[in-house]
Amino acid sequence: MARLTIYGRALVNLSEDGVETVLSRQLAELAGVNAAKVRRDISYLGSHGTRGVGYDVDRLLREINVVLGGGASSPVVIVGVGNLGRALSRYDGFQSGGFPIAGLVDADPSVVGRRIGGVEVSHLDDLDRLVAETGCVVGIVATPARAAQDVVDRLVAAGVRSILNFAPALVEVEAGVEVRKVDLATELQILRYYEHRRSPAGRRRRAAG
Amino acid sequence: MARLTIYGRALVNLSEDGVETVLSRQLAELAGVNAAKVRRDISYLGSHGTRGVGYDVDRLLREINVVLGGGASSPVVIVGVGNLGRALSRYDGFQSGGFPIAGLVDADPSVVGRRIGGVEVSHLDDLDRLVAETGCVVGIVATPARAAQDVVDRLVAAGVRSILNFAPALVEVEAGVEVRKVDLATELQILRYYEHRRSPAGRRRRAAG
DNA sequence: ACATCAATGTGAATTAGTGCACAAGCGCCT
DNA sequence: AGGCGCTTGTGCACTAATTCACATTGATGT
Repeated sequence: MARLTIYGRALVNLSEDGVETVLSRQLAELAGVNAAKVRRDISYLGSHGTRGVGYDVDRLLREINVVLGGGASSPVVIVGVGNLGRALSRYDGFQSGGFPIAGLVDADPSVVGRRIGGVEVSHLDDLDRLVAETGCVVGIVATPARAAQDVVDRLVAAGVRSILNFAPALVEVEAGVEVRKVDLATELQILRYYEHRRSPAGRRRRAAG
Repeated sequence: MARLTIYGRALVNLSEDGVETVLSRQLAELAGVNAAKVRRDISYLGSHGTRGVGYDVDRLLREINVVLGGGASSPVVIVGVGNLGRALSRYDGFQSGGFPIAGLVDADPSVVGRRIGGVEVSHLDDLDRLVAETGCVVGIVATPARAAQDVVDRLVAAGVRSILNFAPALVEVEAGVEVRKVDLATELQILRYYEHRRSPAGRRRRAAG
């Protein structure tokens, strides 16, 4: 569940603030969800709070981290060093989140060899070797839509089983490979949809048509 | 619905390929969903396909664009010119998606005045003026978590009603303001969760514990 | 003109998700 | 020790989402 990561973040903050115990109600407030949902989510962990008292912040955080595969560092390889790829490779949230950028890859020979954010760009054909050498477990696809499926196939062939896809394209993978999609264009369009829905212009157009 | 944007993209591709008619089954395949769902989604548009034939690609595309507020250009302002903000401001997907970057804003005086991707960075205190002058309708929050709520409040005060939040923080807004969250850290952690679930190491640890 | 075919649009069934409400359990106070 | 107050864990009802399955309807060919 995506909500577990939200709880985790809230718990980290609480822990840093020296809070030792948290109620489902408080955690719900922090996560922006219903308290019953928090309790049910946590109950799936097999964890146990203390009735009448709440949850031990550090213990709960530890249990969530175990489920989420917490401590481990998971090196990532970014495929596609175009506009978005470069942007992502300069973003240090990967590093600080425990996802160090182990490699950059592109199909364009003119960018291969260049260094971005301290990492040299390899050629797409060297993906297998790069993944094997660096032990990458996560692939990030930041290519144009038309290249996405090919890149994903190559990543899977190289042994990567977790993929974050920024390309605005649907990709197919064999069972056992997990793909998550981050689609900025879609997010923006949805915002525009609400904008449009609110604006009188939209209604006027309908009335006039 | 987020799916409408997916259909829209698929339809654009079909239209460019010269396809004139599409079946719900084909569109479902392209969008990775169930055919009945496609038909129900489309039926909400009030649109009508032709029984026995399918949907007219261009007509359907036009109807979806109308609902999504298609043609319009929606200038955006990016708040926070740190690592992620710079990354986003260099990404040309905004421009090409009809979301030109009308302004960059930061609270740090040392970056104010600098130009990034051809746009000058303004100070956070000038947000009101900037929004008013450029007619921004979308705000993009790329600040650290702790600053997010304040920035969102300022955006709302300046009249922005659509916000895309990249900060790993939950923000509260009054009714009528739409906030969407893009959370890279969460996406990566979810990938790690599946990774962890697959890996024998996780099971071994549990068995040993 | 009419029968036939094919795919839509949608009622109904199913499934997943959410939230209420309360019994069960734990700590604290007397 | 025993009762009280508070919060968890969860049965149950309710809502939303998905999917099935088929009657409906437009196009097409004879």
